[in-house]
Amino acid sequence: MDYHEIDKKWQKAWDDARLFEGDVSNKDPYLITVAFPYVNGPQHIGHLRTFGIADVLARYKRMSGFNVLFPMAFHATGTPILAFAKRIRNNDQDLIKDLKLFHIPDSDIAKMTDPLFIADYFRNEIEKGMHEAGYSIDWRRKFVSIEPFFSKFVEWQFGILNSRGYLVKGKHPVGWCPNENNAVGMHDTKRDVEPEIEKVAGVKFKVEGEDTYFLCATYRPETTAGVTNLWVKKDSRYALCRIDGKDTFYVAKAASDILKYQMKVEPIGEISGSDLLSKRCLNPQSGASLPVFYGEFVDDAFGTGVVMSVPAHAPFDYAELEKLKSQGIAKDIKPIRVIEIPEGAHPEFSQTSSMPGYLDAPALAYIEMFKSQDSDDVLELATKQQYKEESHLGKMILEGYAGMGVQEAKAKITSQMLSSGKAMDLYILANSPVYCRCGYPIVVNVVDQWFLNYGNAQWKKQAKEAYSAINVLPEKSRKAFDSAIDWIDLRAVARSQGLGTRFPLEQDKIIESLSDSTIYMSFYTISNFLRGIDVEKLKPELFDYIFLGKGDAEAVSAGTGVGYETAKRCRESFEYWYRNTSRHSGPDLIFNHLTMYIFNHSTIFDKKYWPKQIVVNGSVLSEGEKMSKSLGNIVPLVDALGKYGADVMRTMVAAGADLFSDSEFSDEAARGLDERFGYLHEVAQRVSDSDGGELRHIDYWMYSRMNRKVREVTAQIEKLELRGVSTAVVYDSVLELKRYLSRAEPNGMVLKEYISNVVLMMAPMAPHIAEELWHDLGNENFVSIEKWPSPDESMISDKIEAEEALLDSIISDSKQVIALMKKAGKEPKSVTLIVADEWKRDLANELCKSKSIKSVIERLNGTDPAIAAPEREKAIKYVQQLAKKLNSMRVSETSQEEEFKLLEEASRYLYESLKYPVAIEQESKSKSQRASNALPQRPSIDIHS
RNA sequence: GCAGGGGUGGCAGAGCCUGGCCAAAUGCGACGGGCUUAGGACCCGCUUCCUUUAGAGGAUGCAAGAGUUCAAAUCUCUUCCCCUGCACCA
Repeated sequence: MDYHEIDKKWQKAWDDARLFEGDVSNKDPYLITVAFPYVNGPQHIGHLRTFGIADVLARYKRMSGFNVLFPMAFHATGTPILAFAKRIRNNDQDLIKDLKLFHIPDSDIAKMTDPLFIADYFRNEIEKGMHEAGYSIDWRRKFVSIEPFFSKFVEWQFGILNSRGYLVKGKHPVGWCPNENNAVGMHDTKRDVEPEIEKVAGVKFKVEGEDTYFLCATYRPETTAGVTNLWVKKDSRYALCRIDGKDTFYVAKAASDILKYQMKVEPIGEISGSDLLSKRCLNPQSGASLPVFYGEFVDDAFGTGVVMSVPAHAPFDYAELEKLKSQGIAKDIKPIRVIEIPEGAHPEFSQTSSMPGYLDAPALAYIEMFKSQDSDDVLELATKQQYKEESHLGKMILEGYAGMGVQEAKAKITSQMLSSGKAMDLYILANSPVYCRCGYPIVVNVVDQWFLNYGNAQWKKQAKEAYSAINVLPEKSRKAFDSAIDWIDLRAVARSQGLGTRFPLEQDKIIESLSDSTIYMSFYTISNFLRGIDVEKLKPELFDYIFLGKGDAEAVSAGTGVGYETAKRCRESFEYWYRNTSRHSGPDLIFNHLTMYIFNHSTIFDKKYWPKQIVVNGSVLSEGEKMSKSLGNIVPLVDALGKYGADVMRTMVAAGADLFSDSEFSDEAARGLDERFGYLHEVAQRVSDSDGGELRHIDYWMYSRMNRKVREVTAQIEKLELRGVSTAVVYDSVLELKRYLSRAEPNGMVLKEYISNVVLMMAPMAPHIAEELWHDLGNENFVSIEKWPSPDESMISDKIEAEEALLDSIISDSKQVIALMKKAGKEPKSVTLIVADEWKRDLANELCKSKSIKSVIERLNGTDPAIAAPEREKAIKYVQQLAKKLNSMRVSETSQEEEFKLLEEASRYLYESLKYPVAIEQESKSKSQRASNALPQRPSIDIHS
């Protein structure tokens, strides 16, 4: 098959027939929307999973009688496109190399210093790719999220959110580039590192004899009472500074340069590390007087550059003190335990409490433990291990907190120290250093920010109500939403940079790009009507009318200048399509976009228009790995289409795995699909309209399989279990056809009906090939809008299928016996199959129903005619023989006569499969020695040599 | 750490909700055979171990362990391991 020719041919035919343009009608609506693609890069096949699955649903629903609308738009707001343009301006070779991988010509790359060019370039590229993939999209409604008429819509949305009181102002820590003066997220860092911001406690240690403090950043404020000394860095400069206009502190100079972004830091003086050694300070918890030492491990640019020393609970501190002691310094320092791991609580250190002078799970022991691992980071590992175990298993032994779990104590002690002024909140960049793309190390900045308050109780309640009515596919992702709705809280909503809509409450800010796209799906219902209208006319009252039903078309038309007809049509279109919606996206969007989608819909729209269904799907793997530039395993969409054609690629991507799982993209899988499609094509071309005459057993089998398949596939596709659909439609059908064609001369009618149903069911996944086969079968209309088949339940027969399976087991058993004979040097000449007598069936079925050997034998001994057998002795022996199989036995619905007829009818098939003449006999009439071995559903096999 | 999803034969991947036709579908791979000039095409067989020269029987087995049950890949509990997300970023 020439896939490319077929793809092109049908895509053109669909376009010419305007098959996928959805307009208001009297049929039931079905609006399918996917997370719109971001136009900051070329398309690879990984992008197509969500789109492909949505398209399968769109096509299926269309065939099921719905009026389907599958629109598409493009996302371009935010910073990525600006960053992209900047990298091109800086002649970033990594990026340029990636673009060449996608066959983008140098002349186009050169123009990509312009963000708008980038957006338009990739919008075009993506649109073209989707078209070539055969997605049934109504392209009349497309738009880009940076277009002015869309901004008007977003402004209207934020007006509503503001009127609800959901926009609030507050402070928030963000990753920050001091060089560019801008917030920095993962996409703005070198090697795409996410800046990990952590809140830690800044504990204040009063300097003796001075009105000033040491400030120590710590993850473990609960061990403050165990602090024996402080550490500072040798040869480092320390600053004395006033923080937030209040107390003065000693912190490292380097640290103060970082801290100044999150708090007000006024330098007062400078001092060297060595000058600090002469000072002593007070433990804020115990009041003990503490010395200050040099610590080799101290990093003066991390935290505050002053570190508190807890040798009982921190291996670094312990090891450092041991070192000092060996030099005759710090001789008096003794570790102070505040936590212990109760005896027996620890699987390995059950004896720890007896270890000399130390904590229950001593630092020393951990250091020893990791020494043997030949690691450079012995102390690092030991620290993590001890922290983990103490926070899990440890109990406080500190006065006032004795017996309390460490995590609980940490929370209590922290809040108590904060409220009593013994500590303050600090943020640190846990994975520092992280570098901005510009090359500067990132710091933490606490900025004033506008937030959307998803933590608002009223709003949360409403979102939960909306969510409870949403059908989530797959079912197992439902729980994730429950936690997401509970968890989502303040969300920063405006940025100082980026493309997009200006934030109404602060005009120099841009609305953040996830926040501007929470209800845009509703915009599809009207985008085609609004295009071309002067944006100044798109006033809030217009949207109030369209989306909220406020006022009437006449007044709105008069007030805005938008035509009466247009306004009215928009309102109708929205009301119609938004009754029934399905939203599609990847699992990474559950915790942001999809949850925000639910929140925004619940507060803005009438209940009637709340979301009806959300579908979450996995991604696409290549060579077992997620597609990634660094792995070099990206398959550009154009390459995939060129190599495999649209349908193989579609089927592989959409149906290669179950909904939630990742699907594997491989040549191997492609070849498999290609072979099956080819086979189906071949068979379809051979089908004739000839009347095959009377239906035989194998024809009924084919009908049974076909109708069962229709029933199962319909159930599966409703739940979007596309893996099962493709297996049943593509793979199993081929197996069944092969069997049918080898079993007997095909009946033309049966074959045609079977293939037709297969083609109908493959149409959503492989629409081009389906159209081609559909026309091969003599049809003139589009399969894309043909009616989805429904099963004829009366044709589904377990009995007939079991009987056909019987033939196969007879063949396989016979082959086995023949092989054994040959091995023994005997040459088989013919095969006799002996069908068990009726009384054996009766007894077996009786046994099956009663599940009791005893009662059946009792009845045999009686005079119950229903289970009468010719010879009682033989019958009892037979029953006893069946005893072992009792649990796995099924009631046999096939009579002796039917079984006999089945074998007779299939004798040609049996002969062809076995290559020996086959005779069929009945047990009672057989002279064979083996006749009595016959069981129901298991004829005795007698092979003559 | 918290939250969510997982762990099945050489690999991929069904089965698990609703326990028993499950030594576990299907595909790929490996191996043996047939067809053939040849085969990446097609057909047949085989792919845990042991026993057995008539289609068989037995043992072990679905991350590990324990439990419920006449019966567990499937239900319950514990442990271990893997993946994803944890925010201002699309």
